[in-house]
Amino acid sequence: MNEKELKKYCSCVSEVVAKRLTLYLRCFIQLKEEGYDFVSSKELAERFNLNSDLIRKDFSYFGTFGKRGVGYNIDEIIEKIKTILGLKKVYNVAIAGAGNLGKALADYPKFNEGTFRIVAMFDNNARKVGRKYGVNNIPIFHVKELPEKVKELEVDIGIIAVPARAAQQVADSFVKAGVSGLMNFTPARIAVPSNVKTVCADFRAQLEMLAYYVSNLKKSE
Amino acid sequence: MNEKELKKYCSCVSEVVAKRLTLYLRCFIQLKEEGYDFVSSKELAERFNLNSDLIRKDFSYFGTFGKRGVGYNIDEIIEKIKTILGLKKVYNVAIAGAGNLGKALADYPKFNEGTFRIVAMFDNNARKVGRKYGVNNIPIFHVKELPEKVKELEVDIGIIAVPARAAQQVADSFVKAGVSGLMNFTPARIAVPSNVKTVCADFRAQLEMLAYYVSNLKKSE
DNA sequence: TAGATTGTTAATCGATTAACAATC
DNA sequence: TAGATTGTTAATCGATTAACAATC
Repeated sequence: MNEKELKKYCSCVSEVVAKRLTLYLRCFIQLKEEGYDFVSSKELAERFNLNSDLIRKDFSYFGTFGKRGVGYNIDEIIEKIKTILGLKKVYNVAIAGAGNLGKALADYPKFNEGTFRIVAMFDNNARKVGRKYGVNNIPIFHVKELPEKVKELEVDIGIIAVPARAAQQVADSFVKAGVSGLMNFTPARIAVPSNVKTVCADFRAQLEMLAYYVSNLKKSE
Repeated sequence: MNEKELKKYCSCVSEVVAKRLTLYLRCFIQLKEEGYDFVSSKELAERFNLNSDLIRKDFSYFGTFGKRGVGYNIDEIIEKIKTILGLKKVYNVAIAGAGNLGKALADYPKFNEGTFRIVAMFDNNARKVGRKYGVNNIPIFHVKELPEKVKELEVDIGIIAVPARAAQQVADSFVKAGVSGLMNFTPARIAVPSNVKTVCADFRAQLEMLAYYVSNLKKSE
C-alpha cells in the first residue's frame, strides 16, 4: 500500500516522521545508558547529527513533551515515543524461513525488550519441521501449516525470509491468515491489500544504494 | 553524513531517487525473468504499484532511455540503471562480526551477481578466527587485524554486524583503513567523517516503524 | 529576573503530480 | 497517418527551515 492509500486507513504521520521517531528513540536510549537525565533538542542534534528544529517539529505532531528552558526528560520522552509508536503492546511475530537469516532474526537480541514476541517459524525442510529453535524454543512448523498456525497463535506481523520466488505466496498466506504487517527480506516486490502495511528490508537494495554513493564519492576524489 | 553535506562531495541525486532506482531495477529484473522484452512506464506502475510520472521523471535526471510510443527495452534499461548506480564495478566488502547475522549476509545468494565480493570476515572469538566460512571460503580474521586486512584487501564497503556497543569502534577502524561506505546493522548511531556514506540497516528500527502503522491500522478497524 | 529552550507559525525549499509537445 | 508513450516544463503539494513569542 502506498502512503496515500494508507491515509484512508489511519491518521498516521508520514513515513519520514515515523522513521525519525524510531531514530530519536534509539538516541534517547543511548543517552540514558550513558547516564543522562535531560537533554535539549540542540544537544541531541549536535550529538547525533540531527536537526534540532525538526526534532521539535516532529514531537509537536503528538503533543508537548519538553520543558522550556530545560529540554526533555529522557525517561519520560522514551516512554512517550514508545507509546506513540505503539511499542507498549506486545506483537506476535512469525518468521517464514528457518535458514540463516530466519535464525539470525530469531536470535536477535531480545528484539526490543519483549515488544516483539516471535511465536513461530515456518520452513519446508522436513528435517527442520517439528524441532524447536534457539534459546527461546521457537517451534518450527511446515509452511503448509502457516495459515492455520498464524490464526491460532494470533500473529500480528509476518516476516518473509524465504527465497524470493516464494515471497508472494508466503505473503498471500500471511495476509489471508490475518496479519496486519509484513516485513519482506526478499528482493521480490510483493502485492498486498491496502489494509496491510509492508516494509522492505531487502539488504541488496540498501547495498546498491550505498554503491551509488560510494562510486560517486570515489569519482570526485 | 547528511544529505546536504553529501552534495559537497558528489553530484548525486537525492536519496529518495537513488532508492527508487534500486527498486525499479528489481522490477525490471523480475519482468525480464518473466520473459518480457519491453514495458511502458504505465504498465510498470500498474504492476508494481508505482507512479508512472515519477518513473519517467526519475529517469530524466540521467538521460533518455525509452522509446516514445513503445516504452523501455528491459535489457537495455537494466544495464543503464546498473551503470547509474555504479553496479558495473566490483566492490570488495568485509563483514565485522561472524555471528548468525554475519553468516546470513555472507551466504546471501550471490549478492548481486558478483557486484559485491565478500573478501573477509572479522570476529573476536578465538574459535572462529583462522577458519574459512561457507561455500565461498571467506577467511575469518581477528578484529585486531581489521585495519591491516581492510587495507591489504582493498575493501570498499564495511558491514557492521557486531554487538551495538562495539559498533562505533569497528566503524572507526573501517574508516581509518579507508572504506568509502558502511552498512550498519546495529541500533547504535555511528559518527563518521563526511566523505564516508553510511546506511542504517537496523531491523529493529524498521520493525518499530511497522508497529506504528500496525497499531494505528488496528485502532481504525 | 535573565537566560535558555520549547512549541508553533510563517517562509522556503524540494519533491511529486499534472499536463502536453515531441516523436516513435 | 493515428495512437501511444516518452521526456520535460509548469503547477501543486508537502516537508524542512527560520524565526520568535511563550514560558520554564
